[in-house]
Amino acid sequence: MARRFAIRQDAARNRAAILEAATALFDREGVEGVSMDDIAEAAGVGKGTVFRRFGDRTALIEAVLEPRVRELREAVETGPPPLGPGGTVPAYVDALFDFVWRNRPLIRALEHRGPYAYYANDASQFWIAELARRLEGVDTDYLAHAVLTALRADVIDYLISARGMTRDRIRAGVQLLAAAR
Amino acid sequence: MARRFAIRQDAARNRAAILEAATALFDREGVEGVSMDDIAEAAGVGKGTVFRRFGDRTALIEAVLEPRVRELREAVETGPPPLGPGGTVPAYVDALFDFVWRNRPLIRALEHRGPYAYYANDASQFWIAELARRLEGVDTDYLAHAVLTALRADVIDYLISARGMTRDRIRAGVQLLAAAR
DNA sequence: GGTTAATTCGGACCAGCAGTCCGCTTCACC
DNA sequence: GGTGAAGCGGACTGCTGGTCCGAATTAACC
Repeated sequence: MARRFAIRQDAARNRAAILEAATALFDREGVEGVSMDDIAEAAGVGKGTVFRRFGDRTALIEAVLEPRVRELREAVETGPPPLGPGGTVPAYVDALFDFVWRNRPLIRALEHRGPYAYYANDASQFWIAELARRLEGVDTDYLAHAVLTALRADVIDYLISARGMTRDRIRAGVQLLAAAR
Repeated sequence: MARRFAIRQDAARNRAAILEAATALFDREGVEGVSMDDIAEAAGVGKGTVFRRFGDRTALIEAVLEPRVRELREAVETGPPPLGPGGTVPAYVDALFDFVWRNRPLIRALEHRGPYAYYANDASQFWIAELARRLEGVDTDYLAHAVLTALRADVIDYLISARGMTRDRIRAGVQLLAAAR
């Protein structure tokens, strides 16, 4: 009977290979254009392994996004103001906007999965809670949700590509919402 | 060579049967729980007929929703104030909220299809344009989109069922957004 | 009523994909 | 090395939206 505390080397190697392949493929072909088979093949691994390592497609997408989430989250939790603790609302909202902007494809894919995929997400929970904490007004909890909703990647994409709005215009609009009271 | 201007009787009959079956099934089983085969069977019709009559699933869902859309749209376009022309913003926003509230399942299903299904929709275009017309402030066009986004059925469902907010609280929150400037 | 061509019907069929299953292989601890 | 837990891979399943085409129906015209 062997108790194991370390992850097996092959498992770790495969996990990294899958993550790397998925990141590259998502970036190159767009998230929706890449199937789990594609990823398995690109990683030189069986499909079963992909599911064993990550559980399901949603979790894999989240795993690809995770490093970028963590970066922002650390800046917000322990960085210097105006983004860190005690920082201003506009700085925080802008940072969230830029985060969504940079990661639109992955976030959109996430939004598209499961009923409440966009909010249920750990990261989103954190963004919302922190936003509610910083906001002022009548119902900051509702307002925080509304602002995060306005920051949905599909919304931003739509305003840009179908309505011809500029990035800065949307940014300003979101700031306006965050200042509602 | 026979030129035909009238819709064939059987076609019209089948169309009605499909619409009726779909409405009932969506209502009873939830939209996502009903496949096109289910609908065809319930309507006593082949699947090919369903697709011939409606094109695709999205169009069928829209067709089921259409009568309810038209009702509100007529009230807004030609009814008496405060909902009709020249009416107030709060009345209009409340009416939209109630519309979404009553038709959450169908609207959610629509939101879930295609990239911009929620906005691309004829009805939504109208709601947004009309809202932008009635609003006041810096960027009424952006704000109108933001308010409609806050009225997404999945958002409202989430706030209710996962965050325990009440219907009235959300309603008040949306009104707050609409008053931002 | 009969003819005829356009229209419609229906359900077998197809394609694509997330996720499962299980016999076989590999790892790592003793 | 021996051993058994952990991992592997890829064939397989289940489900669904959408297509296809030979057969059946309809209605304009005679």
